[in-house]
Amino acid sequence: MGDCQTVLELLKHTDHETQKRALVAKVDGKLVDLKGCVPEGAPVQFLTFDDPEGRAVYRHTAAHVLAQAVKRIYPEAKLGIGPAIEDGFYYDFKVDKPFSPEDLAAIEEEMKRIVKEDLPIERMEVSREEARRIFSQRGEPFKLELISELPEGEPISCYKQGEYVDLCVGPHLPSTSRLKAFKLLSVAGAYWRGDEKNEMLQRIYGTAFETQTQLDGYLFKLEEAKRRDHRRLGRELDLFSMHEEGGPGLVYWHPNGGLIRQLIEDFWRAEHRKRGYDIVFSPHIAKLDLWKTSGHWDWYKENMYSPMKIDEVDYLLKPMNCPFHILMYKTQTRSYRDLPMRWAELGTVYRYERSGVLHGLLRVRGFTQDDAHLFCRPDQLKAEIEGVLDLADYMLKSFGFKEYTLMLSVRDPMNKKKYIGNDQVWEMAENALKEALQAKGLPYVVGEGEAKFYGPAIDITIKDALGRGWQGPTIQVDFNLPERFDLTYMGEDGHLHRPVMIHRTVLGSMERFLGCLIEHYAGAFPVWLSPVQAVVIPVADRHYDYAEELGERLKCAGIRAQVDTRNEKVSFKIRDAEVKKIPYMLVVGDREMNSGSAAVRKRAVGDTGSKPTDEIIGEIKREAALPSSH
RNA sequence: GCCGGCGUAGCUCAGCGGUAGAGCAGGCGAUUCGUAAUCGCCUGGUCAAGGGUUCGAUUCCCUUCGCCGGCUCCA
Repeated sequence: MGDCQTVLELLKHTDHETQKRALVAKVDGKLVDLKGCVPEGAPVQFLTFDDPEGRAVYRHTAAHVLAQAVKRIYPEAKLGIGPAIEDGFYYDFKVDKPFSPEDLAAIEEEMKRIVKEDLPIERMEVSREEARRIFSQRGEPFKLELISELPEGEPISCYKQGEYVDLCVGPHLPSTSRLKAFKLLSVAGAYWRGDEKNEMLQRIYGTAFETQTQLDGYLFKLEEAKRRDHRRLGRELDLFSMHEEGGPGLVYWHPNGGLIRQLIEDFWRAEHRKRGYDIVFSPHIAKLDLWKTSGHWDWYKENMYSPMKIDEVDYLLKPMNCPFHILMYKTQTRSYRDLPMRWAELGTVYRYERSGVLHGLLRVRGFTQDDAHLFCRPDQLKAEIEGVLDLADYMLKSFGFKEYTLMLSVRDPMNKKKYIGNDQVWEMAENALKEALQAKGLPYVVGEGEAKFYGPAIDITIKDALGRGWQGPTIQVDFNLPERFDLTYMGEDGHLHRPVMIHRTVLGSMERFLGCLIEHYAGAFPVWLSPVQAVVIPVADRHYDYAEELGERLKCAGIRAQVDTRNEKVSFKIRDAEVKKIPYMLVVGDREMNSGSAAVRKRAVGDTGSKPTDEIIGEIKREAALPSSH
């Protein structure tokens, strides 16, 4: 170190704004503390809270301050890890008694004290032995475990603020006083290193922002998100329910939700027929032996319900549809000319999900997959995958999901025992998916250990109101089940060949998709999906006949309309329709009755004035068209 | 499944050792009204279930079930 130039010195030559807001620097592409060194002539970039990396450093320091506060109040607490995450940070602790929400308030107070103390944050680079000495002296077993796994030969960095020292690569803010606005949000149990075989630590979640205004804005956003929660909207809009008496994770679709689901399914079916799919139906149960052949009994048992005896034979409720489609495939000798065959089914499956993971419609035990199995020749595989990617993209965009993330889910290289089939077949399948992604130029991440037991997949994640990701569409390439069921087709060469299977969904499941859709639209569905598209609101009862007549005309034109003849004021009915998120409110009084018109009020927009009824019907019909015709 | 929190009327919630209360919703009546809540009356609860402590439990303790936030796991 010694004679090097520090980032802080360089910072002095910048403008006031940068000096005030810089949190960390990027030197030669590497993040460096403001107190760190800059080699002669190296390019330096100052990062603020506006940069994702700057934000992460800020919140990482907040996590350290949290840990320091916890150690002050609970000296016997053992430190786990404490990174910055999207929208905040957390820190894991081993404590004798879990933290209560009241404890959080006290910890937050202590954090404020630490900020006020303006403790300088210092980086120390130490040898492995020195690091061991520091953390065994401080009684931090988890830190020692981490040290023992750090690569040999490289210096180990620690950060120190006041009496607190943490093992950390950094970088960090120069002083605790740089933290301005933060809040602890929740406590939760979390397994050490994310492994349920390890002991459970207590995790404190928090968030931090550059200003109190930003923090308040974020907290407000969280509140807003709660208002879009599909569980709440599902009840308010009378879409669905779930029942303690009926069992957890099982959904009951009410008329409104049922209608939306049916509209989506109709749209889905029509689009599949257009794209060369055939629609099939299969049963809900099958003999245990079938599930042994498919491999489910051995590889998927934890997710399946116990057998039921029928005439002394064991049957299982289906967790997947694939074996059924395979049986149908085998009813004829297939020719290479028949392929590809694309068989789609809205197939209802039942899976055992551990009780703690259930979540409204987004994680349930009985659900309907918009499933399909494509049987094709190996030379058709790539084109078929691309076709499915196109369809998935089209479906998601049709419902307004513009952003989603793609993951190439492959085997866990450390644990190949979890999957059926040999390496060669898996490589072929993975490559086919990878090539299709590359041909489409789609960005993706690789998820090791995310593959299904019978094959790798491209998994598409859509988000709920709180930004939590849920796996929706999935495209899986499978060489294994065709092998296990000895599927064949007669080739051009007169010999039997093995087809390849693609398992896929393009929405995911009706339950999960609708759950996300409700939150996506905050319950205000586009006109084509609104259970009630227009409500006619007569001003007084002398307008009832005219209102009923208008209602009939709307219905004849194929518009889902209601007439609100309740003995209430206009403003009451308007409010009611707005709360129910009905897109069109047609107010009719003397003026409208005498001119054959209605006053059009649009949801969330307000009164748009009177128009002749023919014009109104045309407008609503145009807006109610399916997404495919836009 | 694990950690923590919660469970009172259909919904949102108050109450808390002496056997329950509000608003909304629902029913009845009045009001005939012009763009987000007209007024009045009424109905509605084995306080999640089971067990324990107590003279007495919705309230305290235990168990079970369910829900919520995470972890782990997946459409």
